[in-house]
Amino acid sequence: MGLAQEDVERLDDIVKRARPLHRGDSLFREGDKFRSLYVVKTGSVKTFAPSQEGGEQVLGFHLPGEIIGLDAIDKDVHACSARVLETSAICEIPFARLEELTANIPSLQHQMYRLLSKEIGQDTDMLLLLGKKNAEERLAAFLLSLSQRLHKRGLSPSDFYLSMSRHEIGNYLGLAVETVSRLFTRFQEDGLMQVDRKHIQLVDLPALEALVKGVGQGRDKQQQPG
Amino acid sequence: MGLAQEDVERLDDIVKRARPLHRGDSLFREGDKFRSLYVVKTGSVKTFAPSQEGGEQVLGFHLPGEIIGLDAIDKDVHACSARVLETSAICEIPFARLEELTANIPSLQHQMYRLLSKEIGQDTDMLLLLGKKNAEERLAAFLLSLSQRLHKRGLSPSDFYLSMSRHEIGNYLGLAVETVSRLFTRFQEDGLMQVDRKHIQLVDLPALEALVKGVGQGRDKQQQPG
DNA sequence: AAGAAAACTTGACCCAGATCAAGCAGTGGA
DNA sequence: TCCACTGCTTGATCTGGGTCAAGTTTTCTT
Repeated sequence: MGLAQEDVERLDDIVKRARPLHRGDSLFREGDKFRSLYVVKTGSVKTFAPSQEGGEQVLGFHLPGEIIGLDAIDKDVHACSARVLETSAICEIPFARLEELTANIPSLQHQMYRLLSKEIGQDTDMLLLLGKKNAEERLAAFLLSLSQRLHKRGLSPSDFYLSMSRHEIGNYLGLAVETVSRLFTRFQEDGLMQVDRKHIQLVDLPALEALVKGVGQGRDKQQQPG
Repeated sequence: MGLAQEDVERLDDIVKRARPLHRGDSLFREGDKFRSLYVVKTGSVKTFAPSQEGGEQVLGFHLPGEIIGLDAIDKDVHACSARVLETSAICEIPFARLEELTANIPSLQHQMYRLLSKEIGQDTDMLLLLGKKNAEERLAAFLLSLSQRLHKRGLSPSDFYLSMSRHEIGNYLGLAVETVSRLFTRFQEDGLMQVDRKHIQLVDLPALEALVKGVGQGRDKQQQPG
């Protein structure tokens, strides 16, 4: 990503290599002091925050190549918890050391800014999803997001396992479990995908994309004043 | 914010001083090349992105002291537009020059990381809002957010003008205009606030806080597996 | 100052999706 | 192998808030 070989090595030096973690293991919990960022090498992780009265809000699912913990830099405390969804390899990057490094390597500093900025952009996409899309569009967007992120890592974009439960998907998308379940059934009936337990095959990617774009139209045609 | 006097001056040097902008003026539009961050000195700004078919999603309202444009660092292009809601003074900070500066001033680099991280945290809060809260809770949260942010700047936390329309509020919160209007009426009837056109007085802040916390309870009592 | 347009409010009705309920199917422990 | 538990599916019903409609007030234009 635009770093000199020597710089890559320096970065590599501070990364704590991954030991394997298992389903249910925590990377950190809400309230923990912030020390490190985490990068998923293999497997998957969910982040979540408590909502009112014992419930939780799933904030994200993190796949290989993705980074966790950026939101904690500000307060120096984790505001959410991170839990491993399946056997996973996770690298730990002590933030203090990373910060020293970026101060000395401008291109690495730039990458850090981009990384943080990208995270903001992704959250923005999610706001749009939750603010304007119906159940069908949300689930289609979710599936395509997984598809694209896996593909980016050289994995199949149309054939994969869901490491998270229907409940967690619903929670993440602001939908009831039942709605998620019904939509899986419907998407399958409509020939968009094949579902076998947690094994997913996206049969008609273009149709899913059309769904997300709101070919089954959304609300809000607001124009703004001069 | 933890910078030496000399460093503050250096930062000050690169900031382009604010000329006054008026309602409807654009800071930047979706698709514009990213050059600068913007800081609201006085007034207010909304950011918004197009959603499907001509509609828009309001992404945020930006009050004095707040920064705009952080999401564009990644792609080097603005993914949303920013429009001034009322006569406002806005400072422009050329990002390239800021980046040079942060490379030489570690404490400033740290502040930048914090700033970006904070933005992520705020988006997270918004996800929670849209994913888990009902109309009443959303509007209460919105009002309290304005209240707190104004208070932080030394303005009244309980008496202020809304520079955005009901429509924009609804759009931002994922609600119909009619719902926003009805809730303003109801909140007033319930003695939580006084509404006179765009002039708002929050009469019972504790009650509003109770509302947000979901004393009128929310869903989702999910527990996770081991 | 008059007319037009935009913003807001209020009421009536409707529906997507939540909730409630029941049964089924994997999964894991002993 | 059996039992218990958790996760998933499907059906029936309910409801918060969206949509439609109509009227009112405020704010721009000229």
